[in-house]
Amino acid sequence: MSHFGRSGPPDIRDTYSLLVLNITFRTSADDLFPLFDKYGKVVDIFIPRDRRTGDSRGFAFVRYKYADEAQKAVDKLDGRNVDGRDIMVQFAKYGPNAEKIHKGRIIEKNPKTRGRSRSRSPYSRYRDDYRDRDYRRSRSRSRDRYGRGRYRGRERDSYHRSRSRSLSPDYYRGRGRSRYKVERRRSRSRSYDSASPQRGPSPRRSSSPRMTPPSRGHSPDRRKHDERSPTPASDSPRARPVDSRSPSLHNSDADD
DNA sequence: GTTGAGCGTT
Repeated sequence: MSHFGRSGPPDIRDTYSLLVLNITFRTSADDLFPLFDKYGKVVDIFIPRDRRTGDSRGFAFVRYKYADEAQKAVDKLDGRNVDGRDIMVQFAKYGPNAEKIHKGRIIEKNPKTRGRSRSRSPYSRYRDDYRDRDYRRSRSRSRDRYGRGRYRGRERDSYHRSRSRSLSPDYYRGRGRSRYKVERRRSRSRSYDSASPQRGPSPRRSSSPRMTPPSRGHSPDRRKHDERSPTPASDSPRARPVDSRSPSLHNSDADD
């Protein structure tokens, strides 16, 4: 009971991993467990989610203890309607470390870090994965939603959006962890409410959303006068900005 | 509140 979504994989010595695709973004491991456990001994279920938003990516990894059971689950649960959508169950092709996997079972060591995994620390690996995996794909969200024809020009408008990426206020929408343990099954029903959606991070001082004001008529060297600094924050010590909110970063579901 | 190709966890 030391690692439940906090440490790496428990044990994948002789376990077979199944990849479940096409699942809904609201489907959790708890919903897939009774489905996969009926066809075999499910060791563990893992659903990768985004680091920034925390939402499920739409696929899960079901780890079986035997291959015959996994194969049966693939044949039975493959195409099954879950949560209103048909899922696709298939054997995992790559392992957590990008190892070669055959029928969900690891048959080869790390092909990529073959001979160099000794110099690299286990922690450095995650750092590379983040910008090589998460930041690479644009999350199918803002793809067709916003007309892309607007950017048909050049990267000219690309550097304009150097603005700080808006971080979603709701990091974790109160959704349970994507990790499910058979032994850890609790009778308590998952409560989606009581998440205190304290949304409203809009500060009082609304800075100009437009970084390129049409003040083109003004010359940049005109500020030679006693013009006030563009940074009123440090201008008047009296008007102190009250942006130092309580940095309460308590994780409610950390010890749960 | 939205989305939908794919391969994973401190």
